[in-house]
Amino acid sequence: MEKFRKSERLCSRKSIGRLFSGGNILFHYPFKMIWLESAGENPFPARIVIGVSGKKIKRAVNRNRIKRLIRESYRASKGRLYESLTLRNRHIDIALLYVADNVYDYDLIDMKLKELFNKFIQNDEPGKEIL
RNA sequence: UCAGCAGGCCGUUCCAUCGCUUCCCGCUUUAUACGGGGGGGAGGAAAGUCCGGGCAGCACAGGGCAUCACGCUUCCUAACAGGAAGAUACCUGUGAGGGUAUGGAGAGCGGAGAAGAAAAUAACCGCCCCGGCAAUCCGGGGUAAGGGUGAGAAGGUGAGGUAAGAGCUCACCGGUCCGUUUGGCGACAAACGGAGCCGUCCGCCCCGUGAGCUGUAAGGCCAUGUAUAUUUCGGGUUUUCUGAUAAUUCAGAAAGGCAGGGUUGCCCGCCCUGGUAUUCUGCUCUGCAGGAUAACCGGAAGGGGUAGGUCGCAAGAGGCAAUUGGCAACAAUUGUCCCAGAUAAAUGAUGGAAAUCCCUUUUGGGAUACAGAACCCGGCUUACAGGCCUGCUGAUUUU
RNA sequence: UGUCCUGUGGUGUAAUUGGCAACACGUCUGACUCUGGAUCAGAAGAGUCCAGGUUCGACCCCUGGCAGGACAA
Repeated sequence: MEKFRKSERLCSRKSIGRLFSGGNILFHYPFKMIWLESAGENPFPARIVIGVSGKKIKRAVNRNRIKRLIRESYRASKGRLYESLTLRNRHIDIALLYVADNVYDYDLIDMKLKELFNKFIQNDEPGKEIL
């Protein structure tokens, strides 16, 4: 259950380009989430790409650390998101960008990410039929 | 004991649970998909990209000029602007030490703002001589000892000498050059003898050594797709020789011209690639003239698609240990080990111990630097909590 | 990841074989005007991104940092 496989990550250059050019944006500090409905050929309901700006976080050490923290937190808390998506048989691509310009610790990032996903699920449910 | 100098080294460790990446096994399985088991998984600077190589592609007969880099000596090294051991001069620290410079030219040419008389054929003030009857003064000449300017002013001190002075002469001192001897592989050092030869800095200049260009997004293969689409304009189409043949034909070779490219920049020269074909008309028909159209080359106009996989790519100027040679950098021999390989990019999270340091105070609380591989090595430079080892210096105390 | 370039008042630019850091706009003060603009007169504002070195002397030359930017799928 708490695995994080390659097919759960978004690796295609084309898909990422499509995502950034026409994705829906959901903002919850310190994250910016861009998501888009996808074809749905892979076995997992979501594919994710994590980004940290080199403009905001100068040192590569800190950038790597933030990415690892986000990935770890995502791995732990993606269950609820998957549940909500599989219930309605949807597949999405997600880009998760870190927009703060200082480093936070694991507890805060974990909490904020959970809040973000709750927000996403709540926003998604009533608008389901329209989409 | 305190303060410091030089050189070298380390730069957190262990356990549990859950993950990521890569390789192996092939237990399960149609299947190396998913499970399962096992091994490996950031640094001394991985950084800056400042030098030098390896490797790859392209290019390459050669010559001249220019450009750039380096520049005391000997050695080390694959190589270097790196390193080791030394030489000379200057600066700096009480000291252990530290820092900087050093190819050649006694040549020649150019420059040195402002200031100053003058920045190198030196006369502003001063000093001395002569002339203007005399005189504060004016004119001519001599003089580099004194003054002031400047970063720098024609070696320094003393004596002789002189109208006044001056290496003009002499003694001593400093430097330079020449010669000889000794020591050293050498840079150079020391000693002796000789020459009145004597301002500083920079550039041009001369000599030696080195430098082809581009970088793994190099480059190779596979897959997909395809535009060498198409339109238009311009260039372009020779000669000689040899053999065969009925031949104006065919085959081969050479040269020239044309187009493009290369040779780091320029010139000469050279090299590479392409094509050098077909046909019509006229005439004087082994030939000449004119035209047309291809191949090919160049300019302009002119849509889209793919952007994946794999090799390169992890056994190397490799690490570790011992011995030997060397003052050392380093080298040789033997033994032993296999030690990251991602690609929207792995090396992480949580909890608990330990170690070191700090604050408080006996309950504890906090901190652990600088920083993240991207083709690979050798250096340099920069950042860095804390700690260890070796040698040495200064101060104080005790014996 | 690789290859390059730039850094001067608040802003945009000069400074040429190394020799007093200049100009325009802007800012401030005064004059003119009923007031503002325009105009005129005057003033302030930098020590050249930072740290060393060469030199008598450095924006300029050399070395090392820092910051910003460009190009190469």
